[in-house]
Amino acid sequence: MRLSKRGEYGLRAMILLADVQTNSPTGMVQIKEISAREGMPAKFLEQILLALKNAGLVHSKMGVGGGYYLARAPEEITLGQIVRTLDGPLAPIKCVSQMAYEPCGCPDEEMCGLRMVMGDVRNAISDILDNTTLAAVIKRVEAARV
Amino acid sequence: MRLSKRGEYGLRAMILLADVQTNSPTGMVQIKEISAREGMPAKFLEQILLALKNAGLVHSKMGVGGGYYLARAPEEITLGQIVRTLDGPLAPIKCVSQMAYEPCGCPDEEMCGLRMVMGDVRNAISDILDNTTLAAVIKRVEAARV
DNA sequence: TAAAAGTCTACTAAAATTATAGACATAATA
DNA sequence: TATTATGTCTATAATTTTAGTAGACTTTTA
Repeated sequence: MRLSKRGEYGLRAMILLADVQTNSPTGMVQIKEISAREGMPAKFLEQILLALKNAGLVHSKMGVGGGYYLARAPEEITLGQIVRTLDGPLAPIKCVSQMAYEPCGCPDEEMCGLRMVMGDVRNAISDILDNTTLAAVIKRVEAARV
Repeated sequence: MRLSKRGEYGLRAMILLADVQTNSPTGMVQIKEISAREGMPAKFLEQILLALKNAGLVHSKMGVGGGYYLARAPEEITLGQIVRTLDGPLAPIKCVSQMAYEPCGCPDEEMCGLRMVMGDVRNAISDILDNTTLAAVIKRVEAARV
C-alpha cells in the first residue's frame, strides 16, 4: 500500500507551492528552489512537475524570472488529484477502481469477498484524499505550529 | 496504493481455506486445488503459503492426504495480518508506519502536512483490515448470496 | 545576444514483482 | 518396503516498475 517517491515528491512540491502562494502574491517557484528546499533530485522533480502541468494542476512560466505556480487556488486542488496523476488509481485492486476499472478474474464480482473489503478500503482512502485540499493541509500545519 | 498479486493470491487462498473450514471439519486443502479453483500459478502460490505458514497463519500436513489449513479459527485471523505478512506495512509512507517506522526526511515530522494526512490514510486502512476477520468476509459473502 | 528558466525525449541502473525449476523431505498406503 | 502424493526449500529467470540521469531544445527577460 505504498506511495511512490514520485507521488511523495509531487505532493511535497504541491504543498510547498500552496504554502508559497498563501504568502506571496505571484506564488512562483523554480524547480531548483523546490528541489533544494525539499531535498529532491532536480531532474526527477522536473518530470514530476511536467506531469502535474499536463494534468492541469500547475502552470509554468519560461525564461528569466519564471517558475511553477498552482493552476487553481489551494482550496480547489485535492491530494487525490495529485496522487492519481502521479501514481495512478487509489484502489488496491483494479476491480474496485472508480477511475480505472478492470475485471479481476473472480467468477462473480458481486459475490467476491475480497472485492467487497477492498472496495471499502478504496472508499476510505478516497474519502480522505479526495476531500483534503492543499489549503486544508496548509491550515493543519498552521494549527500544529501553536 | 496497490495490493500485489502476492497479497491478492494470499488473501484469496486464505478466504478459500476459511470457507472450506466453515463447512468441512478438517478444513484441509492442497495447493493444487487452491491454484486450480482460484486460477493462480501453483508454484507461486506455494511460496505464498509457505510465507503464511512461517508467519503462523496456516498449518500444513505433508504426504498423502495432506494440505493446508488455518492455524486459528477464521474469527481469529484478520486481513491485516495477511497483508502485512505478504506485502509489508500498510502505511503509504514509512514515517507513519506503526509496524515498520522509519524517518522520511522532513526536518520536523510533527509539522509535516504530508505526514499528517498519510497518517490518517494509514489509520483508515488499518481500521478496516485489522478489524476484518476471515469469518467476517465469509459472512458477508453469505449475506450477499440472498 | 546572453543568461535563466522550463520542455521534451531518450536512456539507464537498480529494485521489486511475478513467476519457474528442481532437488529434497515426509507421510500414507498398497 | 516401495510407491505415490503431498509439502519444503533454495535458486534463478523474466518482466515490469521505480528512480534517476542526460542532453538537446525553446522561451523569456534584461
